Amino acid sequence: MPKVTLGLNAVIVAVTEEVPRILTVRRTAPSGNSEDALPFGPLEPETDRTLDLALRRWVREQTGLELGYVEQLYTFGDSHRDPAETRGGPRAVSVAYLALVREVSVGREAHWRGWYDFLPWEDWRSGRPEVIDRAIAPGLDAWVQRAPKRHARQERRERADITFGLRGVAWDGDRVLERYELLYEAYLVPEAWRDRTETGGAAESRRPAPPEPPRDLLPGLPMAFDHRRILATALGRLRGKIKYRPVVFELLPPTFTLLQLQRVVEALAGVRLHKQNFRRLVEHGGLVEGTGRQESHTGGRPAGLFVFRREVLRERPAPGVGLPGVRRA
Amino acid sequence: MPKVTLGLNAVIVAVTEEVPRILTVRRTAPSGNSEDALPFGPLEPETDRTLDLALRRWVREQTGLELGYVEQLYTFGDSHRDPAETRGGPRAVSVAYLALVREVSVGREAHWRGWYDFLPWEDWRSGRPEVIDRAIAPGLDAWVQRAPKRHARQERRERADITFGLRGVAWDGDRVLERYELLYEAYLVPEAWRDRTETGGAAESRRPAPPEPPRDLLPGLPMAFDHRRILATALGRLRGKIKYRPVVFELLPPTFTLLQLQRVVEALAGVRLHKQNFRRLVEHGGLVEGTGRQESHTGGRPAGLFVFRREVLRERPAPGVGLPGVRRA
DNA sequence: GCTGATATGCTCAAAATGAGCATAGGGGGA
DNA sequence: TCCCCCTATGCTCATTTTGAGCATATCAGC
Repeated sequence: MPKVTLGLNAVIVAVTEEVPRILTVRRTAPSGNSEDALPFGPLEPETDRTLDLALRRWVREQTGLELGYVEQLYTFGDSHRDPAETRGGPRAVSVAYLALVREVSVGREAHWRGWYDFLPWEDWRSGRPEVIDRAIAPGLDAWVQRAPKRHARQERRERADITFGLRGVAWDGDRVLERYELLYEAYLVPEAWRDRTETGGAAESRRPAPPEPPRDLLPGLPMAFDHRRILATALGRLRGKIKYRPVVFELLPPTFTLLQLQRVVEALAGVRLHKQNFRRLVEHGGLVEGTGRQESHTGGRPAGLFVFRREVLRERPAPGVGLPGVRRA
Repeated sequence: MPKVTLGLNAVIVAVTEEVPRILTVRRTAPSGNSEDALPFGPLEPETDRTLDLALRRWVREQTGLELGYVEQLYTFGDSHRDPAETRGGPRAVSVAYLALVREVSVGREAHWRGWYDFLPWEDWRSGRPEVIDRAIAPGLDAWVQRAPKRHARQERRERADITFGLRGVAWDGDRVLERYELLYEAYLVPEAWRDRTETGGAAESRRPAPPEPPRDLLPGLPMAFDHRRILATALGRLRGKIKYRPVVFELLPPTFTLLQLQRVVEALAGVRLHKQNFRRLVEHGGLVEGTGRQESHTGGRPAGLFVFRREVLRERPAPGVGLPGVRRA
């Protein structure tokens, strides 16, 4: 049987002060520099009955966090994901999980970091992110031009426009992974060079890489291994899911105001929402229920306190907080 | 590092004569009986650069099929999934994939089987499946009653109603996996007893199992290992995905009539759709484009032939064939 | 030229959505 | 104390999107 090692990665998410954050650990790269990585742990085949349980176990052991909502994301097994492999090590395969937590209790070795520090082009809450026009659009233009044939250039143009909403195409918040992968292919993230030099295994290793631009023209902070790709997978999945399953509530205290709820949804979706319509959606949609109590430290008129209304699952097949832009036509 | 073997399973789907089918192989169970299983193959860590490529390689080798659309589904690693494990073998982890194909070219060892032969409660095209009232609802009633406490019974009742659309709750086509898992927990599929006796590892192994009912009171054909669970995962994913991504076209010839398209969507969704509205959806939604040509062997007035319109990806963020019942409120 | 099919166009009411206007009711500072 | 700023909350209105059907078109076969 194949020689393979299996590990688990966790994207542990919390939203505080309207900032979506993920738990990271520091790691020393082969280059000697220190870089951010996702928490990682093994499956103990003897004792862990399921992959989920393995994840919960080592997250507890490493950080003291007791995970609640957990969801499997994706299994990554590309041979160039780990530099150690080309040096004769076994094939590393990792199963990535998404976990949503409320509290921000800090572990010793772990740090909370802003999710959008790594994927800054994804946050449109204060308008179109400047990094798109400053670095990404020009970088993609260059990538389009690098294609040898006219037809290939046209295909690249099309793909760039669709994934990043350029030249009149609407921005699609859910295409997070597609965007990261395009940046990787276009050599607009440092990971693309790193994988190439360390392992010779980058996606288009047979073609010459373009010259490496200065770091400030590359959007976002890099991470170890393929962890930024995992981050993108997680964000895309979560953005899709809040629309048809009431998962946001996993990130909120048991009781909350409607604006708190809205801010968390906005933080994940990366866009601002119309306040009155959002309220109509969650109230008329039966997603929440007033408690009668009030929260008075809002900076304005006191807000009613609400709780998640479980019965909604009985009434509606796909209860979520549907965002604008999902409309057809 | 943990001792683990990694394999890949494929759910290879085609739709012919309005029947969604999957590719299966025969396998001899430990009991000596023959049972259906999903095609399986290893990852060759030395040569397969990615998991996708490994899948494509062994599917080609085993069946001659050249896969087009492929999507990773889920990674299964429960310790009781493989009887060999409790006999001291290594931990088996498998990554399941979904593949959509057009042709029905048969391999030597492989057979096409109706997807709904294994999950008959999922096909509502000719009304509510009789197996629900005959076997499932009574079986779930018994499961509800088996709970020791009143509160637990109420929770089970609620869960049964929501997942199977009982007692006035609407049927949600997407909850395929939840339904299979409930049947498994409630001992309404033979796999539940098999896993228990073979490995002692069934979900609720500490509790006594109910007496095993006759086979015709257990819905659908069983499969080897946890393959029916994989099938349920695949169907649920596919049903969700056709709503917001134009994946149906992977199952159709390049040119097709609108009724053909509708029948394929219905086959996957397991429900009938309103014809005129479906046409309005795909035409006005820009998903398809007329070719000017006609198909005259329809049994009635000749139908226009259409092709998938790629440009829709440029125009709309989430182009799919949205089904009824996804509406809020 | 019927009849039985399916194809295709069009209407209409109900529901959902996107945008705003207007009023309510806190807290803090002049 | 009164005013202002701020958020909460209620409600309107035009537009779009659904869900359901009616009506007509056009083929094959008798």
